[in-house]
Amino acid sequence: GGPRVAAAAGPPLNRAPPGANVQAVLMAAFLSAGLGLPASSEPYTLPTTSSGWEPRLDSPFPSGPSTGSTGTQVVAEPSKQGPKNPRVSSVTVQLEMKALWEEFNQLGTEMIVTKAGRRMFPTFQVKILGMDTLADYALLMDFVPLDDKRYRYAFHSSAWLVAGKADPVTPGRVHFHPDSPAKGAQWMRQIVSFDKLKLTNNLLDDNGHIILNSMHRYQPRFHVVFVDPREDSERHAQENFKSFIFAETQFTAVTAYQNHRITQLKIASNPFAKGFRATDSDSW
Amino acid sequence: GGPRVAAAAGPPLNRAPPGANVQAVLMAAFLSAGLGLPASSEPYTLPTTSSGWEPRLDSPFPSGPSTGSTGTQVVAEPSKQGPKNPRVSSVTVQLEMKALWEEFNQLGTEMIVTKAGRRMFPTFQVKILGMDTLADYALLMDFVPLDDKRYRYAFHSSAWLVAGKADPVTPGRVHFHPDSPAKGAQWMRQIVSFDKLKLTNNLLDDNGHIILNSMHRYQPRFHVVFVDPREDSERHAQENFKSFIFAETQFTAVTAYQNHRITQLKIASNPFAKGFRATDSDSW
DNA sequence: CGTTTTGCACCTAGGTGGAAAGAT
DNA sequence: ATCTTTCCACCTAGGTGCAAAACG
Repeated sequence: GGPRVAAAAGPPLNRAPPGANVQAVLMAAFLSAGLGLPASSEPYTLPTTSSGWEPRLDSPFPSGPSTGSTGTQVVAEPSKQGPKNPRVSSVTVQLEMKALWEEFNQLGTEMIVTKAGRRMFPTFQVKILGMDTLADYALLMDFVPLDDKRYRYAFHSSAWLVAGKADPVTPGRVHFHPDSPAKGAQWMRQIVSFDKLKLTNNLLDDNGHIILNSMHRYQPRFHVVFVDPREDSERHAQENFKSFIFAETQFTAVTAYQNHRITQLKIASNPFAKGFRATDSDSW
Repeated sequence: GGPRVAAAAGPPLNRAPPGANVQAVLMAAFLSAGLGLPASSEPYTLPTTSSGWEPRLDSPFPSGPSTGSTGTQVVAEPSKQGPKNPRVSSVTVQLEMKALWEEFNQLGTEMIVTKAGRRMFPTFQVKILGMDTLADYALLMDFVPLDDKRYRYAFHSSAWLVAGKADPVTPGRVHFHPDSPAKGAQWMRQIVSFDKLKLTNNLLDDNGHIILNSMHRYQPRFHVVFVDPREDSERHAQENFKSFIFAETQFTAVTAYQNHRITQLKIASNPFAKGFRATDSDSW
């Protein structure tokens, strides 16, 4: 493969970006922040204290609760986040293609993982507001297990069933947006797209992709990090980032699609799958 | 078209990069540096004081001298550059694909310009040495007229002829490498490629491309700028950049290829033109 | 007449799900 | 039986020179 960079303080990053050394510092900060990265974490559960939440009756999964709360932007585990630098506390994020995400989530989103790495569809894209236009920020994503279960799909009943306890946790990785670090003004100028992010099931992946277990459920997380210019920035690491979780982006990692309705929705909505669209009327 | 950014102090840049505001400052510095940008300049002539220079006898152009000195890296107009910050004075640059550039230059390189913008081939690529690994640099290119003449190509004699005085100078633009600004370590890690740079003949271009007059000769220039973190960095603008000129990269801008041997060499060496290669033996 | 524009066939480069083969 | 891998036809996206038409 091509040239890559490995951060001194953590696992290999997704690529060699302009501010590689900045990322090493941020990586170290994240690893020590106890935010719940896969490497050191228990499964993530959406906070039950957020207002407006209701259990979904039509959840395709046995344990209904964690599928709920679509459409509400949630700050990850607020109780654990502590005081924040105003440079990040004022930041707001809107999920793009929200309607499409919800359509997938209603069916039970599946994301393909391959040895070489596969992009997500829909692509995780956000609009950002409230940054300090002149300050530097890094944007990144990671993925936390939604539970410690392994699933299988029952084709006859078109439903997901618990198949046992989760496989060993995969190496914890994060994906920095390739433009990181950049000024707040730049991030807010247009939609930020994570279309370079790829998912793999290869535990030995050497391309900096996100490693996931197939047949397991995950919650994508989005992190905004203020790049603190101060000398002792590591000490303020906890104050300098803010995390966002969109429940409607959760998915099951698969090596091949299980639910045919998911396949059809991918074909209908992903331009790269246009070759599989029927020439005339189709059913679903 | 898509979203773009315009620097406050100058013409539109090639794109909206992470450090757009940094670029505005650099742009202002360049415009005031009197380096010989098209907007305010007389034609560029290679310094005749450089050692090892000899006039080329086989120059395809009427005025032989400026075509010479292939293969020698030249610092632009050393007498005008003044004292330099050690962060840039120690920087060295090697032209990639030098043999290919020389092959083209021997025939008289032509570069297509179109309304929508056309990439250069060969692509301008360099290997960089001697940067401060921890300092921030911006890399950019611009193009200066090699003379104030307009040319035409005589097909019967396969030679370029002077067709008159140059057309009015085109709007002066520079192309920042999209990764700018980045650390020295990052720039030196691998070959730096300007494959996003596009040439146009559209005086009203709104895409930040480099605007050139067709049937005129140009010399590409490469600039390394140290991004000075000091408050009064504008005052040190002159000390903080270093320029490089490779004589073998000079070319004539055209809307259609004139010299058939140039066409054949492009087809033979550019992967995107593979469709025009003969299936068996070819002549030249 | 010399030069420029436009549409196009033909490439590179890489993102899709399908189908068959392989693995456990 | 279930899950994974591999190869592939078919797309998107965009970089080529060519040829005919248009321009001035």
